[in-house]
Amino acid sequence: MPQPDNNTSSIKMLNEDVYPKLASLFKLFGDTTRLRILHALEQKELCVGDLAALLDITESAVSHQLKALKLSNLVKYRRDGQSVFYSLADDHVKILIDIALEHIME
Amino acid sequence: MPQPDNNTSSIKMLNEDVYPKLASLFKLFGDTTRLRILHALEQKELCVGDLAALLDITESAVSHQLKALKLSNLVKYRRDGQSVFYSLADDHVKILIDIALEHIME
DNA sequence: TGAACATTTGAGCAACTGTTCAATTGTTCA
DNA sequence: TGAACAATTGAACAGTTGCTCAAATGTTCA
Repeated sequence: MPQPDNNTSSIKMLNEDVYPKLASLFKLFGDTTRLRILHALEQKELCVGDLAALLDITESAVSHQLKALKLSNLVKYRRDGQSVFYSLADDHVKILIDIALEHIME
Repeated sequence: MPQPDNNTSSIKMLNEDVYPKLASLFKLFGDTTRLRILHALEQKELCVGDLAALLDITESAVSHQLKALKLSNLVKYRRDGQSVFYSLADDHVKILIDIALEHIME
């Protein structure tokens, strides 16, 4: 006769190296400053100085955060003269923020 | 004649109290343990002991994390005898994880 | 080239986070 | 009621994070 299943035997987990990658990605959205940067970049390509002025934080702080966002391919950039213009790398950012907004609005 | 616009005047930010709420929500997804819990609960209602055994962590650690997930309405629960069974509160969790998976798979 | 502007970088530090451990609370059943 | 099982709680600690400050790097233009 079949052994009684324990309650978790049917659960399929992802490969264990996927969770840290997911967590690193979500961590980037888990900070007010980075969210404000991303939300601004949803609307318009902006340079470091623009973002610093708009969000009222230092250019250094902006640059540090953009570096993190860049490393995870959430933003892309192009240099134009002295300025470096940043924009969203793809539309996943907007989608993620929109879904999260839906959740908190309930 | 119209003043030359600065580069950020057209940007519409959300109410400033929304970003901390969004950040708090995303922070919950920014941890490997919580992601594994959420991913398991996507598939099946589970109690604390099930999760602890499945993920090979202490029941205390599971309980601490479930408390955080509960406070943000990501999971719901029902007591059945000695056990407390947890499940996802809505489908936003699955959607968010799926979009994030899409991003890291690129 | 040199001055001015824009951005990046690295070190240091205060604040926050996730875990462990021990104690407590809740539930069942003999 | 009391023993056993399940879950929760709070304090404490190590590790991480985001900012500031100062210095360095890039770029333009006179």
